[in-house]
Amino acid sequence: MVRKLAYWVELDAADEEALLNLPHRTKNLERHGYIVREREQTTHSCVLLSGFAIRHKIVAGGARQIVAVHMKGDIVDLQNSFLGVADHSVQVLTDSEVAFIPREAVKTLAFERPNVGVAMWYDTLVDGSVFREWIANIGRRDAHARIAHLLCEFSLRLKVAGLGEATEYELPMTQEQIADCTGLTPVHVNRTLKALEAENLITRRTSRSITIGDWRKLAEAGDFDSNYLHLRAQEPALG
Amino acid sequence: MVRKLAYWVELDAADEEALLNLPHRTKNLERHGYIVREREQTTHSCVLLSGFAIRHKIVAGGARQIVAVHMKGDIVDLQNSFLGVADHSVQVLTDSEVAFIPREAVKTLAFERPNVGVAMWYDTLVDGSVFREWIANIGRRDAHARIAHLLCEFSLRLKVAGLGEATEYELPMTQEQIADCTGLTPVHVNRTLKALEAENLITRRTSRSITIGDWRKLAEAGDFDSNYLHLRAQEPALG
DNA sequence: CGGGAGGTTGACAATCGTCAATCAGAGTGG
DNA sequence: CCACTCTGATTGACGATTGTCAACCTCCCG
Repeated sequence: MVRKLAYWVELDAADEEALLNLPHRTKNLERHGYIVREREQTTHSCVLLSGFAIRHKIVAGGARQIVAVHMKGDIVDLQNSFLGVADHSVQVLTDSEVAFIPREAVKTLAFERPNVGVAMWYDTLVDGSVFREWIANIGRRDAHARIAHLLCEFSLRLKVAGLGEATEYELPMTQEQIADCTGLTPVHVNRTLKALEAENLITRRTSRSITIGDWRKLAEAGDFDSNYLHLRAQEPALG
Repeated sequence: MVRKLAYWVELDAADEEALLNLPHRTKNLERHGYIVREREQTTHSCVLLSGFAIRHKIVAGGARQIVAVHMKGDIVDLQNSFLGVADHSVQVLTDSEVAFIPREAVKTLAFERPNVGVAMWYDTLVDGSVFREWIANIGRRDAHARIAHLLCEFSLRLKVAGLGEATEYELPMTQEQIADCTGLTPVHVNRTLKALEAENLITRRTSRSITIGDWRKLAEAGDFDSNYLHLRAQEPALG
């Protein structure tokens, strides 16, 4: 669980032990439950043990923009917690299990065990890299490429999290949520998904299960290059 | 210079001393010079001593998306350098002075002096917060609000950097660059700036000097709330 | 004075949004 | 087992924000 950090940096047994011994409180949240709301004071970081979560902001007029999607093992709230006041909300998409860890304990551990500290820092930087790619995705790609890109990202991340295959997975979101990720409207997302299907880039058995027919073609359609995810393994060169 | 970090966290004399003693090499870059190019290996972090810089990504088709703008005192390349391979390019907008610091030296210092480490971490998180706001800005606001928002952000950040007043400053960018920040086209940026001027929200003596007539109204038009910048001082409640 | 970068403007096109209706599937209670 | 309901998916007609193309203008600088 907390060991996703080990993905980034070599951790020794003592490091892992220390991570597992962090004081924490586990909580089960129901679908649509909030982990933090924008403008709240924050005192805890948290780790998603199961389920999915999103970070979002509400703009004038009530529109919502999702700025990140998180899955099992992700450290969800380093961001907000160290800054004191949340600049965005975090909400779970599905019933989820979340571990809350006091901010001070995280900070102490980070500096007592440089390996852990580096891993957390690294994790934060990768988060930042994903944010940047999203800015580019939303700012400079059309709907077709935006959604193809998002589907590619999920494909790889779900696989790394052990939640699916690169070419087939359960999409954790509704079309409205995809719209909020991509800066589009649900209606347009629907049409675009249909278009991707018509081009045989993807297939949907149910509305949520995505099968990628030709990974490379979808990546090309989405101008997707996995570099920004800073994964150790390369993107699947498979058809 | 490097002391901008002191903005975030109390640093004692020894901390400051250590920062100033970091091994570094100063370099003068000409307008449009690159600090790093996407996909390059990175080994140094750097601090902008003077001038302006942007981070950007190029998407298929050659369009550019600017993901961040940096000014005097900003730590520009923690992001890329720790991840090994740059996921975006960094380019200076104007003739600039840049200090390069070996990545290892930064890492060592961060863990030897927790105050410094926390300050750097904090700085990284604030960067992330700005990224998130940009995602929301580009994804869910129309051109009018997007540009108003950007102008408000510059207003506060330039002021904090000691480069202008909240209500009057020199815009460091061309309209094309503003377009690349906001996911718009230069033509549309031009029209939108004219519109903002027509509403008396801003005045432009020259094409680059922005004067904000009524800060509050511009902030309202841009749905701007300075919370995401995590500044210690509040936004100017001035007219 | 010539060249170039950047700013301005107009006419037109297109991607994407809005509104609104309908449909499909899952869970619930009778 | 069958309404009933609710959420989410789908579709069509229409409108509008934003993009494209292209021309022209205005500085600034050597």
